[in-house]
Amino acid sequence: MDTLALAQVLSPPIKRSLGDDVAESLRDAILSGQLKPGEQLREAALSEMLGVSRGPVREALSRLDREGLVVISRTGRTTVARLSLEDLDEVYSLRRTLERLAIEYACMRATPEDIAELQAVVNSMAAALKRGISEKEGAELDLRFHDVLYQSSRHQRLLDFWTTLRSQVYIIMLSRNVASADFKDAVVYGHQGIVDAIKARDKDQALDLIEQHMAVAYDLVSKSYVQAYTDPDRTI
Amino acid sequence: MDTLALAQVLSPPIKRSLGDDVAESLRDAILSGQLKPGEQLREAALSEMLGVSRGPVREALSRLDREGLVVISRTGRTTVARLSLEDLDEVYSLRRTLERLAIEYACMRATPEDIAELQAVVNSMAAALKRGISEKEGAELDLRFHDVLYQSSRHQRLLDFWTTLRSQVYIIMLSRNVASADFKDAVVYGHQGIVDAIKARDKDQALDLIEQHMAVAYDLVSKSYVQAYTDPDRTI
DNA sequence: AAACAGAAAATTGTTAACAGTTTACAATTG
DNA sequence: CAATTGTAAACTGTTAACAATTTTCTGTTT
Repeated sequence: MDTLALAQVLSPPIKRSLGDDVAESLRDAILSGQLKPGEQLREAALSEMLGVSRGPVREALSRLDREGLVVISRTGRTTVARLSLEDLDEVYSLRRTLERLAIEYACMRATPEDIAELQAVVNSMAAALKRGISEKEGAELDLRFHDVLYQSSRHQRLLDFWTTLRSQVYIIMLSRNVASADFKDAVVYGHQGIVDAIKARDKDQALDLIEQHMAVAYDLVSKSYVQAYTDPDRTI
Repeated sequence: MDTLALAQVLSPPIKRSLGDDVAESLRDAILSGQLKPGEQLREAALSEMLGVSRGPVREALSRLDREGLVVISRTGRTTVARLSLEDLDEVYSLRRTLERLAIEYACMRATPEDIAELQAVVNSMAAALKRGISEKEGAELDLRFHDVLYQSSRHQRLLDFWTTLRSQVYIIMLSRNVASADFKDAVVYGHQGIVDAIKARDKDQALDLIEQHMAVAYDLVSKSYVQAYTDPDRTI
């Protein structure tokens, strides 16, 4: 194997900074509820706890701020974000808008491999549903489908925007208290339709379906959104 | 004057960190062409030049990276961003999508004060055009209109997204070489129509108009986009 | 010459200390 | 006892030095 062919197979190992690690740790802690909405995050305490200096912690907090998982006040105090109903509306309206664009581009650009991967995600969710599945697993498989959709759009900036919105969508998914089996079935059904439309390169159809999909999701979420992220005493 | 009344008049001074200042300086330097596409930005050199330590410089570079004005490579090297035609497509497709959402929300939420401000921006651009106006002034007035539009939408996350896209739109506007008087007139005409539609709370009409406005802008830009930001030797 | 290896220089990543600001608390006053 | 002021503690902002990595240079080999 010559060096050119090697280069195509061996991509350079992705360099991770301590800031990346810290951001991941904190993100997990927030999404799993170990860090509760409203809780204050102190740089010194975090850096000690994680065994790094304040620099990387600062960088991580700044990133989480961008992702909407924490709020940095004007005086520099950082707290875990609390999502109000108004925030929920913002997140979902933006999401709807981004998904439409993703669909448009995916219809034009998705490769057969992309479509196969989309189908694989739908299949694994269908299989998971049959054997029974936790709230968390459901949310993650749902998000996974949309991740692949954005990937398929081959639109770097769109993917970046989705990445900044993604965690908040995840929080909202987890905090809805009525993700019924019916709803999960509807998700699989919805996803399958979208895959079919993309495969057929039928943009209008795909747009209709994603619009429906988003409407259903928002409807459910806004009705059932427990104020877990607004009530400071609630422990989820 | 009691303290309550005072509080309404005296807002706390916005705290600016050195990172804010550095980001602003660098942004200006990039947008004005003093820092050219592809040029490498070294933390030590910048910190010395600006009289601050590397910390704030780092923070600023990270912010500009988010805004798409610089690119931070996997090995940490930072260069001034170069916008390809593909990037131009990404920026404008995303912009079109965000503007549609802004219009939707502005139609619902714009206050009479918002509408008056939109009208004021249109008027000042019309006036400026009559007396003659530079490329730069034209772009800035154009952007100003859209800034106010996003403000009027009362949608914080949407405004944040626009903020991260804004600088790239500005670069693209400046690098088109045929911003004819005709086009500038078309901009004023387009903006006026949008203001009227928002005033009438006519969402469908406003959406049609913004769609046209974006199509015209993209069409012009993509045709005339000089490769200033892709050709390293070009000095704009 | 082109390719390579190793050393030196340049550059970013990280840390720890210092400076400035904000918050919490206790003492004081009306 | 509520409101206010002064003070100490806590915390973030910034800096400068050190560590690790990447790039550049130079000499060597084929």
